Amino acid sequence: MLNNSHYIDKLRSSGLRPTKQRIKICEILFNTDKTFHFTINDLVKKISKATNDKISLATVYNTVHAFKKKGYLKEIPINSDQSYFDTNTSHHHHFYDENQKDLIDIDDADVEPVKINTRIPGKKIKSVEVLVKVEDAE
Amino acid sequence: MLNNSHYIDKLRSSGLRPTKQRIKICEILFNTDKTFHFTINDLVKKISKATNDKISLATVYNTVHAFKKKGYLKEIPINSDQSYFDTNTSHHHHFYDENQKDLIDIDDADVEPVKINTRIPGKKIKSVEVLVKVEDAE
DNA sequence: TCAACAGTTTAGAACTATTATAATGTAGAC
DNA sequence: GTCTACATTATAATAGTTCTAAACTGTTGA
Ligand SMILES: [Mn+2]
Ligand SMILES: [Mn+2]
Ligand SMILES: [Zn+2]
Ligand SMILES: [Zn+2]
Repeated sequence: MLNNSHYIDKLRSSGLRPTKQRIKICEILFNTDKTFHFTINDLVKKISKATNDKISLATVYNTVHAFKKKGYLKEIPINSDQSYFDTNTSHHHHFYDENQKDLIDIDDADVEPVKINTRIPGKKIKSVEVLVKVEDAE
Repeated sequence: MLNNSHYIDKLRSSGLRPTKQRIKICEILFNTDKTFHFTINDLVKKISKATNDKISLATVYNTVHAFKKKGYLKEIPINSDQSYFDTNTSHHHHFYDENQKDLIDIDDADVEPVKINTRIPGKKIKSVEVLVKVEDAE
């Protein structure tokens, strides 16, 4: 309960009540200078390491979905058995290491603008995302 | 059983026994000039329209996985709650229509080469795939 | 030709990520 | 403090997928 007033304001101004569960999850997700990728399961583990008060699985799901809806998290389409989430909500791209099964950010500035010479009538582009699959060089 | 000898050869030369279930699934997946995207559920429906002999769900899964392993199908990471497969195994990209929840191919020739100005030491690039999310233009 | 065997199919059970339910708890407004 | 809408929770339900183990079948080679 130190500099949590920031999260409390953030939550309240989003129309989300600043409950102790949501504040704790904010601390875990956003109290770091580095962004990261996680599954719900990863997050559950981080929570149980960080606190003695249990947060129910349903609340973890609810909170992640609420944060995604508010734009504080992005969902990454990588794997169909489990959802991956990203605390980096800026427009960026990814390496996917197929050996380590690990996602690594590529800054948008490190990808030259992607030119697509075809359109779909009546549709507008919402985002352009590049996924670079990599593997161990032998 | 007309020009199925092609599939029989293909299967046999891949080390897969040409069973009637596999041949039927080949007909549905590859007996078309157009490639397409499908879920397991889509395929199960196509099968029950195409034949009176049931193919068990386990066989549909087994077959799709076998074909993917042999490179006859690609799996597309559109993080839905189910896996999408693609009969187009060439290197290409996708539009994803968020309103229709529909995948549309982008020919590799319609995407200018993607330049990525960063690398991961010790890793080599396996593929570069672009996903363009689109929505209804208002 | 046909027995033997490995590969394949199958129904159903098991598994796992996720969502729904509905009762209890709590934040914020008045 | 009271009220109410929002939130949390344990648990059940759901749905896609994988596993199991028994029955079946394509292929081999004696
Ligand atoms: Mn290209
Ligand atoms: Mn699932
Ligand atoms: Zn990222
Ligand atoms: Zn495709």
